[in-house]
Amino acid sequence: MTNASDHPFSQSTYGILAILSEGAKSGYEIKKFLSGQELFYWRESFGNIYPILKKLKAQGLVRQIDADIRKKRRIYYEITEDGHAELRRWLTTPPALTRFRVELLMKLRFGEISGVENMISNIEHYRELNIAEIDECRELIESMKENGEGLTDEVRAIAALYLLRFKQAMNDWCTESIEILDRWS
Amino acid sequence: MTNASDHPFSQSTYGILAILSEGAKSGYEIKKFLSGQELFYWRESFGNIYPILKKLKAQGLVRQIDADIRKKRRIYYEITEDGHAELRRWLTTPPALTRFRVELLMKLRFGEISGVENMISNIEHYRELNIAEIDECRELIESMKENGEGLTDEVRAIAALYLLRFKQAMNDWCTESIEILDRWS
DNA sequence: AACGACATGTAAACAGTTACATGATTCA
DNA sequence: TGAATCATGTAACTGTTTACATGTCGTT
Repeated sequence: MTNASDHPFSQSTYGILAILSEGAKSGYEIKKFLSGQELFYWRESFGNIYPILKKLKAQGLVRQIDADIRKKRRIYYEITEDGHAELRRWLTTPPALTRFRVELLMKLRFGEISGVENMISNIEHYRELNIAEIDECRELIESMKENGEGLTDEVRAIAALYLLRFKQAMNDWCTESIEILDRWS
Repeated sequence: MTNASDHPFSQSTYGILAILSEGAKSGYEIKKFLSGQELFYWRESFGNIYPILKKLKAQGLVRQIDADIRKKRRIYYEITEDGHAELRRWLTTPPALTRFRVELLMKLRFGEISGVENMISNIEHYRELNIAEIDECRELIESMKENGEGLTDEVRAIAALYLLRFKQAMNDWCTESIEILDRWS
């Protein structure tokens, strides 16, 4: 995936910078934060996080703070003024539409080779995975209602709603397309 | 993006193999086919296609046929029996859910820095791009109605429906979330 | 002391795009 | 003959994951 716009760093880099804008964190903590259910739309591996932190530091967008104020042998990074400015530039650039590859559609498109039954079962499998995630998503929304009333909480709810709307649409599509394909088997 | 399952080749490789299963094609023709509106869910660059064709040939999944039966100095490839078997293995493996990174959600989540107005304008920008694509999508569906009644035509329609449902859901979400955020500005 | 969880880091591999180089064909 | 387009190819780069190496800390 390329940049589309003229930002000098990768999306991952900006994501990590954004996380650090809420307070100093170590690489390990960033990873944990991104592994939680809240940021379901943004994952990173250690193998990506640590080099990015290094790069951010080298660029002066982030500064290493003397650790061990808190426990463990962690290396904490905090965002600098330059980092803030760069982050703001990113935040105020509206994202382009990302066009992603849809493996299922490809398998359907050339699926005649393996029969309509297989096409249907592929969709059914997809729907099952999807339904499981809709349930998770409802739980996520439920768990959020218990939280505060700040703007950040509201935005968390908006993200969960995004997932719900997407999953619901996919589920509807599965139902419709299975119905259509059933007439061919 | 990793494989999730135990297929020995990349998704791109299977995609190209699938295209060749409908008849011999050159690299250039594959690219053209993938650039058309029908396969909106699958793009490849030349720099990926040609090396993959080479690899497929080396693996015996594809065979180079003596060209110039048709015009131009094109190199045509056709799928072999082994290629067919490998393709069938791929087609009958239900795809996993792909979790993609959502730049817009990230920008919203950390958007307080740049203000609610900016958050709303990011969503609005996204919605505008989206609406334009919904129109394209309707045209796609319209243009398909003129075509035949075969299973492949039906699948084409199903793919277009996928895009439409997705775009509609995203549009609904945009409306909802702008409404919510308007109360904060 | 030894074990498991915590924490950082890196090398290698993978997937893919961009930009360029090269040559063939067509047509004015 | 020159320009445009057709067609193949590759080198360099970007971004990312996987698998591994290393060391630390807390606990038994």
